[in-house]
Amino acid sequence: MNTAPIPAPAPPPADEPRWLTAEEQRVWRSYIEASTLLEDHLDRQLQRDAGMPHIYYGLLVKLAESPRRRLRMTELARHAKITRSRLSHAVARLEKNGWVRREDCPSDKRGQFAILTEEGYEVLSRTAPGHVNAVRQAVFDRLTPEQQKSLGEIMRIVAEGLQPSETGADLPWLR
Amino acid sequence: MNTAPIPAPAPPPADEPRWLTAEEQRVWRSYIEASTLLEDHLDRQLQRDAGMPHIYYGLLVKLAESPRRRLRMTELARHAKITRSRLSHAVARLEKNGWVRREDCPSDKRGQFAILTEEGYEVLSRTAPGHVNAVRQAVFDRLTPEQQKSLGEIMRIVAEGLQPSETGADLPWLR
DNA sequence: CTCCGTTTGTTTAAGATTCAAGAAATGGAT
DNA sequence: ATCCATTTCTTGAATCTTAAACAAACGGAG
Repeated sequence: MNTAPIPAPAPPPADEPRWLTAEEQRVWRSYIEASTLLEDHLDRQLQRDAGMPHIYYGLLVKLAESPRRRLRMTELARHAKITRSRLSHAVARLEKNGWVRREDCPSDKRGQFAILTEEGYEVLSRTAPGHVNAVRQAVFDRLTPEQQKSLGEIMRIVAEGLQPSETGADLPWLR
Repeated sequence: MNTAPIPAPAPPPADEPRWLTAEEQRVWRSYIEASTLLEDHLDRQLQRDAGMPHIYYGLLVKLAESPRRRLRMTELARHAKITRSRLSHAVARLEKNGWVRREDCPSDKRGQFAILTEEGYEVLSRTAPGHVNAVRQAVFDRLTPEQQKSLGEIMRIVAEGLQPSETGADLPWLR
């Protein structure tokens, strides 16, 4: 491919940074503004109604969805897309609240399970409707079905590209 | 409207929370994952290459784009979608780095200008190409033109809905 | 002019996140 | 069996963010 004798339509980028076009800049600004506002909005909503930031709430949700309401620390971190360090601190806090407890992993002495407590489950049940409502109001109620679908595809692609988990391809073995 | 004798297709929601459908959940999860990973990725990139987190970088950009490279604190906060408190702390730090300085507003003794210094401008020039590159690589290079356009529209809508600046409509005056 | 609700910006303390470092266990390879 | 690179998870310090409280200046109503 690309062997046809078509003259390059633009000079080779050389060292010039490829700046964003005006339109790309607008898109990017919109993304930054929306994600900043949204994160902020949901953090505030959950801090007020559930006494925890959005990401902590997400951790409880992951646990609630898991078999036996438990997950190894590393797994939970992977699901939630955060570092283990951050998770350690977060779970320490959630433990202090009585919403999560830890348990040793029998098969691997290094391992720890984070387990959603009954209390944690109740906080979740009590606050989930309000949170869903906030998400709906901020996002889904404002978008057409096509836009929702599009958003899903786009974000899936972006997330995919940033996963540390290169699934086999282009592993830099031997360089 | 809605006076036609069509039987309601679904029972009135009563108090039942309107949960997200399975598809909506997938979209929402993708959004959360992508935005978490992206924010993290850019924070790391800029911390490494420019010695500041993404949002601080954004503040310098806003200043650079402004007439006389300055902005009142409140204006800057509004542009960047952050609280004045957060901005106060951020500018204090940027000032310590020599990238921003403050100046009193002559016409309003309460006011302060945040001003991009020459040094700040240089940091920006030096690090902008790498940052643009990171954004491109993570987002624009992976999306079709249609998806880029769609992303812009969607985020514009979401941001719009979260702006504190309700432009006139439905102000709850007298209640 | 004075009063008083609002706006502007900062400060403090508490909480959250990052980064680097490190302890403990694992699982091969020798 | 022993070595050792890797994985798992935690810790402490520095940094960043939030929430609430505050002082100072503003500006319109009376």
